[in-house]
Amino acid sequence: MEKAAEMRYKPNFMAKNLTKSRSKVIGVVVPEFVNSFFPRIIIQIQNLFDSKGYHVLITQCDESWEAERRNLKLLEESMVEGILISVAAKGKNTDYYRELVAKGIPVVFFNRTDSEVDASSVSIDDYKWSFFATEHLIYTRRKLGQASPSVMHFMGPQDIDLSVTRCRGYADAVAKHHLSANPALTVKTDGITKEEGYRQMSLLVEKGVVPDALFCFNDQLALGAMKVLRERGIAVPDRVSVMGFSESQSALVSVPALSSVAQPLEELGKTAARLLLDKIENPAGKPEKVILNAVLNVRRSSDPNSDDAGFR
Amino acid sequence: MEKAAEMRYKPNFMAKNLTKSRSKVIGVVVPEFVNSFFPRIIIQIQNLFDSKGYHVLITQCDESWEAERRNLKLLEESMVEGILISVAAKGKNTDYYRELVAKGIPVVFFNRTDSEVDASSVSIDDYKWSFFATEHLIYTRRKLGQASPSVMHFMGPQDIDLSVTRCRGYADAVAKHHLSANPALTVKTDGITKEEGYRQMSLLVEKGVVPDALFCFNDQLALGAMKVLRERGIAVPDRVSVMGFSESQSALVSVPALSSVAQPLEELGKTAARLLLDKIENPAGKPEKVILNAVLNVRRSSDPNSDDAGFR
DNA sequence: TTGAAAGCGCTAACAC
DNA sequence: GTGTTAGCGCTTTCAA
Repeated sequence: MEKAAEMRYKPNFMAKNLTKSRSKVIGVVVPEFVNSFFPRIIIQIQNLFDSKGYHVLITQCDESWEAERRNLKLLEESMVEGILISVAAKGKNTDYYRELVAKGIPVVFFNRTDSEVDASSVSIDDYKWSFFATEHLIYTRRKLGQASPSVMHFMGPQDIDLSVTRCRGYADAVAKHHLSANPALTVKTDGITKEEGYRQMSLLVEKGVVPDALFCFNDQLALGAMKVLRERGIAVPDRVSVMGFSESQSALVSVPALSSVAQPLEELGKTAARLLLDKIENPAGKPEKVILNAVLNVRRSSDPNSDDAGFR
Repeated sequence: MEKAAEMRYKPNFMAKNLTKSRSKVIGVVVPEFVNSFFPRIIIQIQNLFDSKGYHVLITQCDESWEAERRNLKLLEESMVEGILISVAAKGKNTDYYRELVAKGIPVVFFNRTDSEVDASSVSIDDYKWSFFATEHLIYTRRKLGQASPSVMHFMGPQDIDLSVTRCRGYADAVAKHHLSANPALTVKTDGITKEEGYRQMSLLVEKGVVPDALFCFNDQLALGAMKVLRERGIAVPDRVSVMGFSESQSALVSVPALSSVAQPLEELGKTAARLLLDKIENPAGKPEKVILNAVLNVRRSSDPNSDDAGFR
């Protein structure tokens, strides 16, 4: 032992892994990591796995399902012991996920899940929170004296599962309150960036269509829309209430501060990591579907009576 | 070969790596990845290394040099073939970087470099751009009729090398224009978040100190400061010109849009990756220090005559 | 061209 | 407890 220390002996991970036929690596697949959303989750994942002696390989696919497939293949060939995935486009890789599960590779979905695959998952109830968010907009406009406010929705790309789910929440809330369910009130965006939000809202304003309230698939779309409104002198929230989703850093910086649904990112990450570890340690265990709580943060963009705190 | 395909033969990476004593993994060490800055660089790094059959292991240390050291150790023990690093705190791990270099592990610094280590690096000329940014503030205030504007600086934590460099750029620009070099004009912040910017500016306002211009180590500090000014009814840019650094997403969303120095993130990532690959393929090669160009994006936060485009 | 054997550095199983 | 040995799945070398 002394001699070993003296000679600066260091164990060889590859040899170690070879004999045990374990890689001690897990893979994470996310659709993007330019917004802070996924990084914040990933940090939690890393914390847990680092402490258990695992490495975390992170891949991102820029919302492309082909790139996602390549990433999965890469991870599989690297013999990761488990995969955490937030899917890029609904259904496109369902066959592959199933194949991985069938091969016995532990797979856990987080945030953007694929319900057609028999694997553990963790997310919030996007339907419910979209419903609540939409209702909040309706209540607010009514409090401002509008009995039948027009509420529009910027839906994300249709091949993102969540877009459809959140859109349902929106549509059902509108229906519940007997408001116009005109399909033209739902705008199917071509991306979920602030630039796309800007583009879509510009088109609307040019057509002379300005709703009383706008619920967006995410904050970026909402911020883009708000920019157009500001430039055109259309007051937010007095004339239009705006609401985002997945509270971003920018939501707190924008003026007015943007109302949004905040996911419990830390818990999301920790839970995802725990579920995967469970599956790795007990491959025969039943899949577990965890639904976490979220918070509807009302700020000035949706409600004139709300204070504009943002952050402190 | 037919039989192999038939039996779905897949090579075993660990065995392969064992014999060749190569891991085909490179490691990236960044101080944080919640802001989009590092993720955008990392995407480029991954693009190159993926195409060369390497995996990229990403670690972040939340600005802690102890955590950074742990990450480096982890990577070393994982036998990565090279390390790309943006350092957390000046000097704290210089000994370790040197040790790695001495051991023959290819190391390349990007963005936050350590000049005391004999390794390749890529960054912008932070001194120069801080100087330019400060001069821009001075020119702008003079155009507004102030012959001797007071220009403050929110410096980042002193143990971040860049803080010192950018502060020098600021100080020298102030000196060049014969303005007050009162040390009280430089505020040493305790972090680089918008919350810290908010805190520091609040303290100043409460002391009755409001400069004519403010140059911040990064956008987050600037955005925090701007929030205080807005809340206190102090007009930006009419009363105070504000300038950030490392153009963030929020810079484009804020009102007024925030002036900032934008680094060429894509080129930064590509160059860092290339330098590391060079070193891996040719370990005897001389270290190369690359300085890339940046852009000073003037927006309304600093200049009332600038349009408030932000993004489109 | 094809085949056999050694060895990468470790772990686990079996002896002593 | 301490020591020896086989073997993880591959690459490389040397022989046939």
